[in-house]
This record gives sequence, structure tokens and C-alpha cells, in this order.
Amino acid sequence: MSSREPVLVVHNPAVEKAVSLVRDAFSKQKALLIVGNCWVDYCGRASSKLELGERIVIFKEDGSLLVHRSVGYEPVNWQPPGCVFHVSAVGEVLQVRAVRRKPSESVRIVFDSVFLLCVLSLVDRGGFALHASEEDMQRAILVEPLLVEDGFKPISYEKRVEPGFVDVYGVDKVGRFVVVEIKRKTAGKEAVLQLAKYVEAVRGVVNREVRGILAAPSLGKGVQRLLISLGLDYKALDPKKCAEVLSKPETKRLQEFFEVKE
Amino acid sequence: MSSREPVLVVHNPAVEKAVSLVRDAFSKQKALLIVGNCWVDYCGRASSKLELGERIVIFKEDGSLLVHRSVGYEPVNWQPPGCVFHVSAVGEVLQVRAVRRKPSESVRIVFDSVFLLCVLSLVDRGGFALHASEEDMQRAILVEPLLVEDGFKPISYEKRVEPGFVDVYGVDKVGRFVVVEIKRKTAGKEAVLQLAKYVEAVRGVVNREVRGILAAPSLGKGVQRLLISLGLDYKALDPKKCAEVLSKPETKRLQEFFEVKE
DNA sequence: GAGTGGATTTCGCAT
DNA sequence: ATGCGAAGTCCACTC
Repeated sequence: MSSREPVLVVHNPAVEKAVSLVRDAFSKQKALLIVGNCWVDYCGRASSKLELGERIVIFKEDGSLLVHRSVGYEPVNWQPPGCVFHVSAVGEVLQVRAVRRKPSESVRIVFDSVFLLCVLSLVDRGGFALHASEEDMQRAILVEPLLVEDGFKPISYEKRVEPGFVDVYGVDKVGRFVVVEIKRKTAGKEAVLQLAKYVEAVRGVVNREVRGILAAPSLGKGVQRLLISLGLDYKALDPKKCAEVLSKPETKRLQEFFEVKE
Repeated sequence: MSSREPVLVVHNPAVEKAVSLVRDAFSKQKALLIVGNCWVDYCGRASSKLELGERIVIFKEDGSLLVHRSVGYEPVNWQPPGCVFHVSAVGEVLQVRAVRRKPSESVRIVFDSVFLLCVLSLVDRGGFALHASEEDMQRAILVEPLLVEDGFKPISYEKRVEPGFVDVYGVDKVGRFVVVEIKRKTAGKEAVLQLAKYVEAVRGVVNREVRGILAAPSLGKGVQRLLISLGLDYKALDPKKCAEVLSKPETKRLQEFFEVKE
């Protein structure tokens, strides 16, 4: 049996007991989970008031805070990491405040009753890997330029031009400059306008014909017409397909090459 | 003592016990909270893999799912509401899958060990109110036009003009038309361009001088220059100040008047 | 059902 | 510190 106790659980603690447990958890940098009847005040960038109800509240060791109702993906109240937690007994109730600076804001949670209080010592060294992001699509294009077009040769990526950054740019098989704008979802008008902007910017710099290619899994309503009217091209490109390309062993070495930052 | 049991807690349940509890919770539309050692696979719009580690997992009664690590405001894996949960015992481990359509995606969580399993019956009828949103700023201006400018008289709000919506429009003290664009935060270029667009649209309709005022707590880099070059004005306007205006009792009746939707 | 814009967006990166 | 863009963004609302 392990000497470590990952979870300490207390049912319906009295206020004094709850305060002492919470204080102890915060001082030991442990996560805290409370299920109870509470109301919540927030004041900062905006302000909000949540009336009495039963919720799940999580205080994490990095100073982040979550208040979850019984439904909904999003927390009803929260604080990003970096808060200082203050606990106190106000009469017969448990009160916790989460305060942060920059921006200055605070959340106050008052527990009318606490059903469950868990002090957690979570050990979590597991890695997390996400695939099929826009960055993956970019890397896939760099290691397999055919994904954009036959004969396309990338020259650079995340290249600074005046209005912002070009995702990928290079030359096509007849030597024209190519600016590639990548979107991982259906591309809307804003993507086209962004691309057009970059193409114009590059035209102002290089003394050669410049093409623009929008690489995305699909196009939104009317986007095709807009592309044509601006003389830009479209290449259907699925993020999953890109992730597959990157997963091939033979592309790994190339990926490492592009991993080099700067 | 109440007949309702808001929280049922089980420590280190065996797999069969865990499966039966989870199944029961899902069939009764209850929320479920599990603390345990697990790994997580996601496949859908993108794909991800989270290696073994101790986490907090919440299954809500609306079919939403959250996997939280010991740090960070955001869940490492999740599903929005509407999922179907499937639970099963795979050898000596507990496995739960959350599946949804549109978009088609699924999360699989495999618990190597379960420290804590809570079945929750949360009663939460408490209302939630958020203040000082962009809409609040608009209402504040409508009930206290001085916030924009001395002598400003609002005529309409959320008025449909061709490119989109004007936040508020009215006349200034010398009878010129005024278009007000409201931003809750530091205003960027896009806010200015939007305002310019509206001003142009209104100029095309009314036969009078038209001014544009950008009302925001502050301006981003270079935005002031852009404003000047386009002949638009700026009015510093703090969301908190607006919230204060709205909290005054004497403005309540006016607010109700403006509450009327179209 | 798709498109548009806001969010207490958060987060990361580059200037 | 600030600014800009991406996100498995989510969500609400319009068309």
C-alpha cells in the first residue's frame, strides 16, 4: 500500500472543520474539490451574481478556480491560474475568495452547506498530444508540398510581411511566388481577405507574379466567388489527411528539421 | 433529515461496482464525478492522446464531459452537451466513452484505478446575472446619453443599416447625426473600420452631416491615428461606469422601456 | 442549417 | 507589457 493519500474525503463537515481543511489544502498547494450549496459573486472585467444552488467547485494548485453547475460545458464562474485564495468562516458559512491582479478581479463563493470536501494530491506526468491542428497542416505542407500543388516549393513559413504573418510561402512550378493561407475548418470571407492582403503585400515587395492559394477543408457560402473575383486559388486540404502525412515514419526526420525554431 | 441524497460517494470501488454505479447514474440522469488514474483518447474534429495520470473527470446530466488535470483553467479533454455515454469494464479497468454526432467525435477514458466515484443529484435553480456587457453599455448610454457627449440625444439603437448594426445612433447638440460604436474593451482597428462603414452607410441615407463616435474604455496601438484620419471621434467609456449608471434606482424604469425588443 | 460576432474568452508567441 | 491570431474554441443569434 502506498504511503501517499491521493484523496481525502470529508462528508458534511462543520464550518470550522471545513475552514481548517481548506486552509491546510491551500497551504500545501493541493487541489480542492467542494460539492455544496453556494452562491457566487464576481467582480472584475465584468461583474456577475449567481444565486444559491448546488454546484461543483474546484480550486486547483496553480490558483485557478472553476464553478460548475449540473449542466453545461462551461463553468458558470471561474478564474484563470494565478489567483490567491482566501478562506474564512462567516458565521455559520464557509467563504472562499479568489483574488488576482492584472486584471484586478475577484470571485467570492459562500457555501450555505458543504456536502463533500475533497483534498486532492494528484500526480499527473502524462504527456498530451494534439493532432490535426492548423500547425500540423502547416508542417504537413512543408514536408509534403504536393499537398498544395504539383511542383510547389516552399521557401519559408510564418513569414513576416506587413499586415501580419504568411502561413507558408514559396514558388510554383513556373517560378511564380505563392502565398498559402491555411485554415483547419471551413474557410470564410475573412480568410480570403487575409490572403488577399498578404498577396498584395508581397506584390509590393517582390518584382514577380504572385499567386494566393487558400488551403482549407472546405469553403463557406459565397467564398468561392470571392476567391475567383480576387484571382485567388483554392486547394481542398483536410487536417486529418495532414496528420496522416506527419505520422508516416519517413517524414519524421523532415519534421525535426522544421521543428527548429527561428 | 432530508430524504434526498445529493451526494453518493464510493472510495476505491472495484471495477464491477464502479461500472454498475456509473451505469445507474447515467440511466438516472445524474451527474458523475470520478477522481482516478486514467488515460484519454479523443478523435473527431482533431485527435489527441493523453497519457496516464491522475485527473478529475465530470460527466454531467446534459451529456457534457470534462477532464481536468491538477493545473489549468481549461479542461484537457472535454465534450460539449449532447453526448451519449457508454460505460464498460475492459478486463480490470473501467472505460467510459462519450460519443456525439454533428460533429462526429468521441472521447474514450480508461481508468486504471478509481480513487473516488461520486454520484451527484444537484438541485440548482439559482439565477445567473452578468453585468457590464456590451449590451449593458448600450443600455447605459440610452438612459444616460451624457456618457457619450453633452447634448447627445439617442434616436435609435441596434438599428439595421446596410453593413450590419449600429450600436446607438442619434443627434448631437447642433443637430448632426451621430453613429456610436460601443466596445467593452480596448478598441482595435476592426472597431474603427466597422464604425466607418456604418457612418458611410448612414451618409448614403440621410441628407445631413454624419459623425461617428467610438465609445470604448481605451484605444489600441495606432487606433487613434486611424480614427483621426477617418474623421471619427472617440469617447472614453468604462464598462464599470456603465454598470453603476444602470444600478441607480431612478434608471430602472427607463431600462425597462429599452428592454422592449423590436 | 449555415454564417457572424462576442467572450470575464484562454493561451501562446513575437515584438 | 502589449499585440495578434488560433482554438477540438463555445455560444447565441440571424438569415
